Amino acid sequence: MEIPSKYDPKRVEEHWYTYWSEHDYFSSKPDEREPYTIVIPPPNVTGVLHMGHMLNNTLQDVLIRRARLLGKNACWVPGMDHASIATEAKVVAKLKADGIDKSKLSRDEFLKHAWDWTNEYGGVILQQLKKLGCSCDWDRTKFTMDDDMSASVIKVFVDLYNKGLIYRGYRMVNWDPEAKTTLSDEEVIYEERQGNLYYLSYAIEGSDEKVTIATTRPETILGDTAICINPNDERYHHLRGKKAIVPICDRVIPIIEDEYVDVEFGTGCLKVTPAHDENDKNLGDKHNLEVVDIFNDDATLNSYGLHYEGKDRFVVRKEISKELEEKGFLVKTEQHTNKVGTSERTKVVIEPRLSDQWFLKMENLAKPALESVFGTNEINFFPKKFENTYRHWMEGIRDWNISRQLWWGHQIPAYYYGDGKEDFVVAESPEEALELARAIKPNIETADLRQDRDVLDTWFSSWLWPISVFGGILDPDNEEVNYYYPTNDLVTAPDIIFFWVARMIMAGYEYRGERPFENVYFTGLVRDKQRRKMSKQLGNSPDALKLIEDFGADGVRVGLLLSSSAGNDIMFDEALCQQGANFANKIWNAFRLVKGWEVSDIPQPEAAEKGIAWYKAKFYQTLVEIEDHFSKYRISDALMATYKLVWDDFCSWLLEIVKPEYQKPIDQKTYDEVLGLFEENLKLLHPFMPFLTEEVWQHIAERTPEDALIVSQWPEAKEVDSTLIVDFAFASEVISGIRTIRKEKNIPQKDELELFMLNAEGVGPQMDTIILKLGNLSKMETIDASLDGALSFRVKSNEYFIPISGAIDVEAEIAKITEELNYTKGFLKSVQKKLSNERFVNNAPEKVVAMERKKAADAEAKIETLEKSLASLK
RNA sequence: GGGCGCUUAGCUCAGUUGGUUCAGAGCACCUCGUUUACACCGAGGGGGUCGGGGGUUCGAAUCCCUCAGCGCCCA
Repeated sequence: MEIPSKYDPKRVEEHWYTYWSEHDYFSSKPDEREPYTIVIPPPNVTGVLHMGHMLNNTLQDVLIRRARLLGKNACWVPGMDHASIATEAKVVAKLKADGIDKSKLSRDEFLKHAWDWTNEYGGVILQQLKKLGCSCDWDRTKFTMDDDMSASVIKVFVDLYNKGLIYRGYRMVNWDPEAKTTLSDEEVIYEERQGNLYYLSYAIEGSDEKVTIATTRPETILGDTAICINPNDERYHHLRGKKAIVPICDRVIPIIEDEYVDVEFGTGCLKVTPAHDENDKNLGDKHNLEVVDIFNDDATLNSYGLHYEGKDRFVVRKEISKELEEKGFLVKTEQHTNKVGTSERTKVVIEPRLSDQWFLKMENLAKPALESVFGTNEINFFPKKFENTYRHWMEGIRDWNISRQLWWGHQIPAYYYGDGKEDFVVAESPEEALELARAIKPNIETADLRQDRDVLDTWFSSWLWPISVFGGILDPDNEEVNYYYPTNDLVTAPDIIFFWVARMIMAGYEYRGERPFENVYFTGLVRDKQRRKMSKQLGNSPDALKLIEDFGADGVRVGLLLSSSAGNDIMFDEALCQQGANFANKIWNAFRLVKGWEVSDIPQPEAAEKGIAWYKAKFYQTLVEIEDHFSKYRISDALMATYKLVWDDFCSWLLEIVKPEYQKPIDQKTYDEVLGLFEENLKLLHPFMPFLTEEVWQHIAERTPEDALIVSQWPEAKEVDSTLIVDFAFASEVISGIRTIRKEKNIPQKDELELFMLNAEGVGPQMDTIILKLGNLSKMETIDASLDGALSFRVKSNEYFIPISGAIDVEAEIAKITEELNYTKGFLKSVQKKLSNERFVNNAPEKVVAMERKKAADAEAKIETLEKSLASLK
């Protein structure tokens, strides 16, 4: 069979993915083996595969495939998140495009549309992950809105409520006027915006006096209920106890005093709008101020906005500043930069707003979660620096606003039996709610109960993810959760450390009394070459599927991993994928070479035997390095070590050593051993490049399904004969020396050379056959004195001579040797200086001093060699 | 404003307890090569006073101080 010289990923990837799926290699059931579990960070149901997903899921697949090869019961649970805001926004937009207005629909009608949408468009991303090679247990695919997942969420809500941890509060929340819902603090992104600082003049009641305040939001003056001055600010003492008149609406408001006011900012005089600013709200509470909310829920002005009613806040800002100017209230405006909160989802400016919301008390939940990372070290973060971020947030944790004014999500299981704010019961079902309500109001009927309209924050379901995917909330003692929980590794991005990671840890301790995972690996953000974050707006994010198309899934996986040390952002460059694809091709061709050999019953050449012995040592030495990298989650280093092992050591050295002469056969023993080593290489490569390796593996031999690479065994560490490695390293320097001379003198590789050696190092002949072969030498001899009329090079204090026909350029040789001599002398001098320093000799550890002495001796020996050579040339 | 972190070759980054593995890797670059696996290749090569300054030490990329620049998180 003719094997093509180019590896073609398209031809093999789908084939092997189907093969793996059909043979159930991805599926996991509890058994006697040690479990290794990862739960996927569930992508949004609306999601489409982007670079971040590719990186994140490649890492998880590497870990899970390695665990599988290590003989563990590897279980990777996939799933999706219902993503209330994002999905609802998409559905609303889709309906709008179809000419349907959400506000005209009933809740049930809307939800039907949302489910239709989910069923039709949702979950594309899971199909895309298959293209990347992700070996998830697809039978376990979960969705946060599945019946059992929803039941888990409701059960937890009721439980936390009954524990007194959930309460209703009238609080200042972050209001997204576009999505018409609240956001948690974590969903608000602060951005610097250029704006104006408006200086407005307020009249003082019953006098001609005026007071000037500065504000960035002139439209909110209609909600002003006080002016505040600092009691220590003598400039305003004359205003004490007086009242001011708000321009335009002519409301009379008190002038209060509080040290909160920053004397330096603006005029040192603050307008207080308790309904629209958190700090003002605090002031208002302290001074019992009236609260005047001037906005509708879409941030247009309500009736308090007077003639601005119905207009948007930003329109009003422009218009009212004009009106204020015309009426003489505007003293001046200044340019001013301030931080404005925006919605993570809709990008609109957040409006601080007072409203009734549900909150979860966090203080006690946070304690064990903090302890697990800083006290007991039950949970480790990689890289460690994120532990600080985590601690900061956990120590200053605020109660979690868990209600959202949306329809798509888990509806809050609170049922109102009366009109009062507190006239509700909390229960898992309407039936239970009725029972509870009847204990208060005996005659009430189901129809009288009204469920809270809000849904829960999306994260209120995903914080249970590692437990709920195994049914551990509804049935806490089931076999699955007992077996798979706690999970092993979590791979996620640092931007959801608070949203998700911290909360999962809290839920883990609250509901299992145990950590949800042992290690958290934080990936970096994928950026472009110019360090810009990849985003749709910039259009700088490559099409993930196109990349797979162009470079193959293996190539893309390698490309992404090569540049992704843990926690560092990745400067993505397609060239990396090209490198990955090149590597795949290299392996493919190495396989073609080996497979193309004709085997014959001939004795094994010594070079091959030595080469194989050396490669085995190198392999197992590298294996230790690779294990070490994995243990520290240095995945890109593990890959690089594997890359160099395969490309440099296996392909460039070993295969060249064992390669038979042109059109000559290879001996059986070498052939078998090389193929065996090839297979060991494939195992190390498999987690990174699953498709290519399985393809080659299956080409090497006929395999039964049980013998597929994906379920083979990871190599076990073995004792390494390190002298082989040292000897080979020396030999490879000799070979390099020969190659350099060939290059300098333009001697083709096919011309044989002779090599003579002054063996000052006393190097043994172990690797001589390898030197003979790779140097293409006709002979190699040890001599006692320098050889005249030959080119020379040195390795340590050994000197090598190659006689060549034709004249030697003596001057050039002298110059070369003199340069080496000068360098070595300088080196010796610096070492001697160190050694003659008494304080060094007395203070440094003996080992270090001994090393320096050895350096000096080596240098002296080399100088002697060089001087002799020089003398013989002159 | 508070906290954390970063600055090493053209680029992306390693460099664990200060001491022959300490100035490294990959890519890129340069030179040569139509050698019988692979030009998606091979062989060879150049390139950094480890951000600046100061200090501790026999010895500093590594520890301390300081300045500059950059990034992230929080308010």
